[in-house]
Amino acid sequence: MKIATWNVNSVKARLGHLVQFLADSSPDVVLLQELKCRTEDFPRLEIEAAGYRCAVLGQKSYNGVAILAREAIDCTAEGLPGDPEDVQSRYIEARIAGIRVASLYAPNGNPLGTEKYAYKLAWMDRLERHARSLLASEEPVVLGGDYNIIPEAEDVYDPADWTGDALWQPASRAALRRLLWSGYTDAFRAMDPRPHQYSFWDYQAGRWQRNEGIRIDHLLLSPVATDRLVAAGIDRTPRTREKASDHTPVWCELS
DNA sequence: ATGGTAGCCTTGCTA
Repeated sequence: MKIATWNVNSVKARLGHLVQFLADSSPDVVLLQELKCRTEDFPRLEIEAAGYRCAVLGQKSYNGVAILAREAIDCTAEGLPGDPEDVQSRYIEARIAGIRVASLYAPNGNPLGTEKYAYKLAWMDRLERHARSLLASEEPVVLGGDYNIIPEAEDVYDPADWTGDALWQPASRAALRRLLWSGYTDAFRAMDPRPHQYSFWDYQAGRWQRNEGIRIDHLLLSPVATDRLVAAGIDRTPRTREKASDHTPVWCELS
C-alpha cells in the first residue's frame, strides 16, 4: 500500500496538478493539507472521477485537510481530539484496509512570542497525547502531514537562516522528538539517510531554483506499521510544474 | 535589503 502526503496550498488552485499526481504515482492513499476551501466546495467529483474516495474536513480560506483512497474510508476523527474549543480544520483520521491513517496540518507558529507559537506547542502536545492513545490499538498507524517542524540540521539548507523561526525552535523540535520517542518512526529518514532532502521550498527569494528548502512534511509510522515499511521517498516532480504548491509529496510503501 | 511570492476573496492575513 502506497501512502503519500502533500500540502497542496489550495486544492482548487492545484486540482490539475493533483489529478496528474494521482495518474502518475498511483498512490493507494493520499493525505492532503491546506485545502483552503470549505468542505462543500471540495472538488469531490473530479477526485472520484480519478478513482478515489474522499474524506474531507474543510475550512474557508485557511487550513483544511482530506484523505483520498482507492478503498473504502471509515472516518474515525474529524478535528484533533483534546480541545473542543479548537475550530481550526487541521486533523482528519480514518481506517482504510485495516490501517489507521491521519492527515494533519500542524500550526506554523510564527511569529515567536505570540499566541500563535503557544498554539503550535499546545497543538503538538494534543497530537502526542492522541498519537500515544493510538499505539494501544493493534492496527498499524500512519500519521502523515505538514508538521511545520524541521527535525535536524541536515533537513535544512542553512539552520542559521531559521534561528528565529518557529519551525526550528528547540521546543518545536522537542515536540516532534517526543512523538519519535513514544514509538513512531520517520518513514523517509528510516529509508533514506541522505541529508538535504527537502519537501518545501519557499516561493520567495528563488529558494526552489537554488534548492534551498526544508523537510517539514513527514510520515510517522507506529511500530507495527514500521515493520511493514518497504520504501519511502520524496517526489519532486509536482514542485517543478508551473504554479506549483510550495510543498511536494512525500510517500511511503507498506507491504 | 525587514526585501521576495502565492492564495485567499479581506484590499490585509497567513504562510
